[in-house]
Amino acid sequence: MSLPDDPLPADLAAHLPAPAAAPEWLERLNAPQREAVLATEGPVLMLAGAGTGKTAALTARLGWLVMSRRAWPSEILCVTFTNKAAREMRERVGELIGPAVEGQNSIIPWLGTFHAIAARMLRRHAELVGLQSNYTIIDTDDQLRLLKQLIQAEGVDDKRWPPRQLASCIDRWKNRGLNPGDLDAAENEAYANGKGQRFYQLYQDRLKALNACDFGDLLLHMLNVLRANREILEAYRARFKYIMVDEYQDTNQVQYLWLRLLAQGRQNICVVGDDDQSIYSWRGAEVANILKFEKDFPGAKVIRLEQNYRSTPQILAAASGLIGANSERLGKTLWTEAHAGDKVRVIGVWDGPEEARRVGEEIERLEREGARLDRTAILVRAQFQTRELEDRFIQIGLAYRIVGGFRFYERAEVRDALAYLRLIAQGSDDLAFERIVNTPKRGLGDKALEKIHRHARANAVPLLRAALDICDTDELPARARGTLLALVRDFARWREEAGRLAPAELVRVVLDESGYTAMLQAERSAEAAGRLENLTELARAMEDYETLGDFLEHVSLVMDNDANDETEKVTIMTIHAAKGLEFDQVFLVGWEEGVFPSQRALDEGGLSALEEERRLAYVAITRARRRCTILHAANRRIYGQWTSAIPSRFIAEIPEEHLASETTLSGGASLWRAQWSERDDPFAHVAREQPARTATRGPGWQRAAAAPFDPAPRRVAQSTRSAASFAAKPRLDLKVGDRVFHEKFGTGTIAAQEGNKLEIDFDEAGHKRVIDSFVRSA
DNA sequence: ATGATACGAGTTTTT
DNA sequence: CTCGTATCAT
Repeated sequence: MSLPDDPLPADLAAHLPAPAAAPEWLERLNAPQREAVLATEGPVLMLAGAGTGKTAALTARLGWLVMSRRAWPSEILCVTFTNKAAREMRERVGELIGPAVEGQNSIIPWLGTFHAIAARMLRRHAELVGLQSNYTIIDTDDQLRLLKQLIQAEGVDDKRWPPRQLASCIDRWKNRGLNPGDLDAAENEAYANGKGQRFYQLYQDRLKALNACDFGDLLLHMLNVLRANREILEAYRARFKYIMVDEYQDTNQVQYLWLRLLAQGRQNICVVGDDDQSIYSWRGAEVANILKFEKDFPGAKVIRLEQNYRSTPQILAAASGLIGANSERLGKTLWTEAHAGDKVRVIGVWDGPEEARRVGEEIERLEREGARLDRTAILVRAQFQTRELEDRFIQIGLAYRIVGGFRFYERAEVRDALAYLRLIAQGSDDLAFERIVNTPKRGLGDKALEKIHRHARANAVPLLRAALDICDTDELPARARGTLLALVRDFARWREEAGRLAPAELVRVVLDESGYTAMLQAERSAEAAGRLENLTELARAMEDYETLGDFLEHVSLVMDNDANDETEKVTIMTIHAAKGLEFDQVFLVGWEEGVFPSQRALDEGGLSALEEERRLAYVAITRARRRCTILHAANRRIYGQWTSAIPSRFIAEIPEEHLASETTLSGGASLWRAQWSERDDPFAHVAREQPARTATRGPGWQRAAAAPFDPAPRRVAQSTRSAASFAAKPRLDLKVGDRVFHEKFGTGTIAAQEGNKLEIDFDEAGHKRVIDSFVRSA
C-alpha cells in the first residue's frame, strides 16, 4: 500500500537555510521550551501550564523538525482541536520557516483539527466503509431530523425518547470508538428500553444510503479503516515520521486510539497539554489519556513548562491555591518574573442586577484609567448569565460583544443558503431538499412533501427528481404543482449557472431568485437585518473558493465566525470559550454555589464533576494578565424565581493572602467565609437556617441550592447612573414620537428623551432604556 | 397551510 | 422567566 503523494514543496530544500545553524528564534525560548523543541525523537509529554508559551514551543518544534531536515512538512502530523488553533499554528510556523517557502498555500499539509485530518484521510478510503469519496458531512441539525424520522418510522414515542437523547448516545458511542456491534447490554438499554443498538445501526445504514457521515463518523470510520487494513496503517505510519498533538487533555477515546495506532512504531509522538485545564469531559474528553501517557509510551520524556508569561504573581498564586484542592494531578508549579500586582478582588453584592451594575462601573473606571475595553473580559459559567450584563451595558452604553451561542454556519439562514447550494451541487441531497422546499414559504407544506416522499420511495429516486415527476401527475393541487415546478426549474437553471458563475456570485443569485432575500427584507426586525448581514458575509467568505464543490467540502469543517470587530468592545463569554485566551482585566461573575459550581455538577457528577468545575475556575482566573475580579451575589433570580445564594466554595479555596474582599452587604465577606470553614458540606447551614422553606416549584436543582427568597430584593438603591453618560447632551435629531432602529431591539417609537438616554417602545422587544448613540432614525 | 396558543424544558461546545 | 416545539384552530 502506498499513499497518493502530497504535493511536496519542491523548492523547499533549496530555500531552507543550512540545517546545522540553530535559528535565532530557538535561542529566544526558555530552557524547558527549548528542550521540548530539541527532544525530537521518542515520546514526549509537554505539560504546559496556563500562559507558559505552549504554542510558541509547539510551533518552534514544528519549525525545527523542518529546518533541521528531520522531516518534510508532509511527513509531520500535527493535530489541534479547533480550527482557530490550527490557523494560529500555521501562521506562526509560517513566520519561522515561511520566508523560505513563500507561496505555499499550505506549509504543513497535515496540520489541522482531528476532524479535518480524518475527513481528508477518509476521502481516500471511503469505499472501505461503504461511502463514496464525495460523501457529505452532516451537522447536528440534519442528524436530529434524520434520527427523528427513524424513531417515528419505528413507532417509538419521540416524546418519551427524544431524538436528542439518541443523538447524544450515538455521539458518546462514537467518541468511545464503539461501532453498533460493539455495544454491551447496558449501553443498548440506554435508549428506548434496549433499542439503542438497533437505532444506532439503522442510523448508520441510513447515513450510508445518503452517502453521508456525521462528525463522529469521521474519526470512527477512519479508526475502523486503520484497524482493519494493516497495509494502510503501515503506510500512514511510514509517512508520519513525527506526530504532535495539542490540548492532549481534551482527547477522547476514539482520538486516543487513533493516535496510538499511528504513533506506535516510530513512537515519535509529542503531546502537549495541561491536566488542570481539562474542562471537556462532558463531551467525551478523558483526562486519563494525559495521566496515563507515560504508561502508554514507556520512556516518555516529561517536560514541564512552568514559567508563566501572562499573569501577576498574585493571580497565579490565587489560581494555584485553588487548583491545589484537586486530586490526581500531574502537578506543576507555575512561577513568574512579573511584579506582584494587585490581589484578586472579591466583591459581594446584593443581587444579580447589582452585580451587572458593579461590573459596568468598574469597567468604566478602568477605562478612565486607560484600560482598553478589548483587553477586558467578563467570564460567565453559563450563557444565561450574559443577559443581565447585556441589559445593563445597553442601558449605560458600554460597548460589548457576546462570544458564543450559535456559530456562523449553524445559523438558520446560513444553513438554508447552504441547503440551496448543496442541492444545486448534489440533486440527491434529500436533507437539503426537505429543508428548503418551503423556505421561503411557497405553500408546499406537509401534505405536498409527503406525496413527494411517497413518489420518491416508489421510484427509488431522490426527492428533487420525484418533485419533477410528480408535476406530471395530478396528485398535487394545481397551485402547489405550479410553485413546485417553478422551484424545480429554478434548480435546473441554477445548476447550469453554477458552472459559469463564481460560487459567491451564484449564492447571491440563488438567494435573490428564490425569494429568500425578499422574505428577510419583508420582515423589518433587527434579527432579519442581522440575518441579511450574515448572508452577505457568507457570500464574501465564498469568494475565497474557486468552485462550489471546493466550498461545500470545507464549509462544515472549517467555517467559524471570527467577528472581526472594528470598534473596541468588552467581551462577554463563557469560561469554556475563553480557554486559550488572555485579557488584561477579567471579571468573573456569579461565583455562587449552584451557579458556579453549577448545581448540575453538584447533583449528578460527584467528586469528578466538582473537580472539573474547579479546573474551570482555574482556567477562569488564569485568563487574567493584570487584574482579576470575582463577584458573587446574595440573591439571584433563576427562571423567574428569586433564590438566595451563598458564595462559591471556590472563593474560600483561594488562599486568603491573595484576596482582597469587599461587600456591599452588612456583615461583610468575613461572615460568609466563616460559614465556609465551619463545615465541608456547602448546604449544611442552608438546610439548618431555612428548613421549612424548601421550594415546591421549579427544577430540582434550584431547590437543592437555596430556598426561595421573598420578598423581592430591594436593598440597593436604584439607578446608579453611569458617570460616563451622566451629563451627556441629547441628540438634536431625535425627539419623542420619532421612529428609530436599534441593532438589537429593532424598530420602535421614542417615548421619552432625557440627556442622551432614550426610552423607547420597541415594536417587538417592548419598553427599553437605551443610549441614543445606539439608534438611528428609521 | 398557516397562525395562535399550550406545554415543557432549561450547563458548559467543537467538529 | 423565556425559548422552542407540538398541537390545535382557522
